[in-house]
Amino acid sequence: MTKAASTKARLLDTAARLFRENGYAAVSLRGIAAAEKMQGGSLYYHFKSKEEIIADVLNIGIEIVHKAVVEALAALPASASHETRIRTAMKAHLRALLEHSDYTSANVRIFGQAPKSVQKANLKVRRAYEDCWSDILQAAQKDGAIAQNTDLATLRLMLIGAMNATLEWFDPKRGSADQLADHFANNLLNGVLNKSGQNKPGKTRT
Amino acid sequence: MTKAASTKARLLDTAARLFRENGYAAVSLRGIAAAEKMQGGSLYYHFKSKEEIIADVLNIGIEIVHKAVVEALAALPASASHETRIRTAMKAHLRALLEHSDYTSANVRIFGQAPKSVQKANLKVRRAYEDCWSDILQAAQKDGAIAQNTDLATLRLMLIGAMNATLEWFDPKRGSADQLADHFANNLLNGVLNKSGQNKPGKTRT
DNA sequence: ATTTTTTTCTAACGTCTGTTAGAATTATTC
DNA sequence: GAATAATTCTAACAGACGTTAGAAAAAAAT
Repeated sequence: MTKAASTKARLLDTAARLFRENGYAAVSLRGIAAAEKMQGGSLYYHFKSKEEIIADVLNIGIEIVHKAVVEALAALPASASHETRIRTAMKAHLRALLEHSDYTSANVRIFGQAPKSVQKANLKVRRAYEDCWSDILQAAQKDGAIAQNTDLATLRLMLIGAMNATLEWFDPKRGSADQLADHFANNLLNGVLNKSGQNKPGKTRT
Repeated sequence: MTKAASTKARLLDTAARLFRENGYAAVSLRGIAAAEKMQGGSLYYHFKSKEEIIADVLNIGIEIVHKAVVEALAALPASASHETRIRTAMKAHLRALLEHSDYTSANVRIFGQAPKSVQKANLKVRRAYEDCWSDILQAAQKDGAIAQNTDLATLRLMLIGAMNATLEWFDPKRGSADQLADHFANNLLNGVLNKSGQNKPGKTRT
């Protein structure tokens, strides 16, 4: 690895971390540079613009989580049930988001704040990842594991939305990403209504 | 209503709308003022600072959705099931977020980007709304409508997180907030797994 | 219609941002 | 070790921001 490549990677890592920690507006070029003991103008040797840095962070963020999900699924036996596949994908997503990848976290945190042109440039990799999920859910519905009348686009958005929202409140001291994925999967896959335990208000079930 | 009160309300409405549409960083005092055919410095007659404007928008945003949920529940008959109460609350939340309140939308969109001191000032009303949901879910679990082993804090965060994430992609041309609430409620309350339809991958259910 | 009060405008300030071009320094090559 | 290339520093720019104080205009009161 050349010095330039090494420096560029360091700068991107730092940018991802700062964006994750502080959000979009609070991270300046001077801030990223300072965290690496450099001056703001130096970043222009490595990147064309601030937008290029942001675009890179956003793209890498999706690629990392996509790869994590694909690899987790590939490691499953061919006989794995659709439920297992969904659970596995959820675990992989939440691990990437909450435990392993500043880039993925940064993407979730700042995508909606990035300039429109940068958002647009991120759409291709986003769509690929969305398709990955759609494939998982469609296969399950095709085989009857998910009811035919369930709208899969809505389900996917609900699922990803709920998982990404965890970034705002997840606390590793209160449990791991895996445990959280289990809770979420149980709630969403099995439903939270206790069909046999349904009582009228005011009645305590013994 | 005095002129000052009227102008202040107009400015807040405009601020909420601009924050909702454009996010935090892209909305300046000069921008809010210009939308009302005024100059940026004039806003200091009505507000102490930009932070005060943001704080007001955030607080009103939560108060509106909280009120909507409470009123929708109050309009239910006392005999309404827990499922109905949860569904009703979800509908009210999504209506406020997606159809009625720029303030609520703005809160969801910019809360995470606001200065820490402003976020902190919003916590009281946020906690009150969270407690409202916790009450709904706790009552359901107490009566057995929700299984005892379901972690209600996680469920609440999952539910609110999923609903708030809809702000990024909801399109009224593809269905109403009520329809979306139905989809979400069905998915979460009943679960998406087809228990009797579970098959191995590769098998088509007839 | 005049006076008083309210409301808005305006010029300016200090600070911060992304960016540029060339100088200075560091690293690499011979 | 000298020459060359790579990398970073630096001063500066233009622009944007939130904010302030006092002037000007508008509205309200008499």
